[in-house]
Amino acid sequence: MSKEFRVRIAPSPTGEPHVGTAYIALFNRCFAKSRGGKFILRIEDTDQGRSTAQSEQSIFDSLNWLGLSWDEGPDVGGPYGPYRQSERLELYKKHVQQLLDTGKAYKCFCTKDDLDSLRKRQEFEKRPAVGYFASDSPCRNLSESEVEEREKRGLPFVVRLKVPNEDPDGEITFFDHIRKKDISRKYSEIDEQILLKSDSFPTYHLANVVDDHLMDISTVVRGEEWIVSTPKHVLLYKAFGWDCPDFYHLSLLRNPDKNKSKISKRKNPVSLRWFRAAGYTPQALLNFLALMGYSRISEGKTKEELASLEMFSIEELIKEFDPDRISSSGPAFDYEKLGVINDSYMQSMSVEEFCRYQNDRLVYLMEYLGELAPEVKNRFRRFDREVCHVTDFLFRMKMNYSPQEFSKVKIAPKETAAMLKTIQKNFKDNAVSINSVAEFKNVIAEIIGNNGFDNRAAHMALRVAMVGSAESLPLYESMSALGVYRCISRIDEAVTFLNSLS
RNA sequence: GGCCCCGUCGUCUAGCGGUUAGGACAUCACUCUUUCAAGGUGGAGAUCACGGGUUCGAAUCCCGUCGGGGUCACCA
Repeated sequence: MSKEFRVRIAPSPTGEPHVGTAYIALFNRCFAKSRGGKFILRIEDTDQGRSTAQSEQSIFDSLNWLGLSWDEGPDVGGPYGPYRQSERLELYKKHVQQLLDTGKAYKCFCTKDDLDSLRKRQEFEKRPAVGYFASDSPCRNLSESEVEEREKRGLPFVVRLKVPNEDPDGEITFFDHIRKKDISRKYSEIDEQILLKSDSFPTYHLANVVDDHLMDISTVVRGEEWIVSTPKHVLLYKAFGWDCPDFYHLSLLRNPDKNKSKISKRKNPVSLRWFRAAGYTPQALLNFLALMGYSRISEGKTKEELASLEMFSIEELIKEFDPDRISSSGPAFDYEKLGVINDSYMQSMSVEEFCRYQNDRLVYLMEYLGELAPEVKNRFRRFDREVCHVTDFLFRMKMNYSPQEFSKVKIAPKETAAMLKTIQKNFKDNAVSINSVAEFKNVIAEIIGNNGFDNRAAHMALRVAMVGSAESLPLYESMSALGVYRCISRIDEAVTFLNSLS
């Protein structure tokens, strides 16, 4: 039988739809379409605690907004369904049993405490690596009767994959098509991965391998963060006696700061909903994302050709897509260049297209704003400006502070800066719990009380720091819409500005 | 820290043994425009992370060092 070219993306429905998901989806889709293959969407909702239906829906919505549609998936169906892992539990159980029967996996009865003390011991012995290795496993060689006895007592267990341990120097190798080289890892450095959790849900590793095989995935295009666990996956394919797909590990999008860490919401907006509400067009975002990992520039082009080579549609990309041209170094996400590309797409629109686009965008923006939407609407006349002007603070990456606005705090810039610093420290200490309008209100009141700040000055300082203006939407709501991490970095920006006023 | 990956202008990149190291964004200057953008022209900006090799010749191949990132969960 001839092998069909099939790729997939497998996001997990937790939290906001991530720009990284779109990045991976883009390359998967281009790859598939350029080969006349299929692009599949599979929902990896094996984390019972964190997966939500709402998050799943916003993955669908965001990807559809971008035009990154899929040929098979939970919503559109397909011949390899179901496409939601929570609906495939029986399949995983069956396959785990197969591994158990063939001695490739075993039941492990170690408790959380056992694992903790194992790690402590490894740290105490100054072992180079900590983890549940074959040599550390008390459960690996349990006799059949011992296992039976424990099960009878109702002890909870997980199922772990056996890593070959006969040859101390043995290693496993796979070929990475982005880096165009073999990547190897020693067996002795691979821990015995949990396949089935004690809630009898599969882990990512098991579900992913089983599904990729069952869904006939020929090519895996995913993020670089999976490179280290790929040997485990290869081991699993081998344990089942299956062929491995081809692996393409895309390098990760990075924060544009000097360290270039993996792009994260702690430092920058990453939600696709944010980009949409901010007024980036799908074509611009896609074009920009493609540029991050793919270059069409090559030798022998004329000057005219070179000038327009960075502006292209996904259709054009598909037409000439060459996976060998995907770059292997981690690109910094340049919000400024995104803006420039977006401008350029705006200019190429007709007036009619522009109106249609902005109308849709306004509707979406209000939905995105949620409880803030009525406030925005109410201020429309008072501000006598565009609605978007009032919400601009949410979408700008760099503030444009003015001394006049900060003068309305009515205390010296230095004092204002110190006050903001204090507030910021409290935000940092409690970041995870500050996630609602009410929380912002409580925390700010508490800080003001504890430090004896002037109530009015503190609020005005925060308002100007957050929005750049003494006139704004309600403060707590604005801060909540911004999210605590962006509030924190905005205070940094404000403090820098205030200190520059001598 | 162990292991893995990556390393060309500030940023995204071209380059695959011989180039004045090319382009794009940002930046600067000039220009066009009744203004502001856009457009046009030009400039500056990279000892190709560093140190050793191999070679007549290295950004390109090899080794080492350094730097950055990723990963070490009953999360994906």
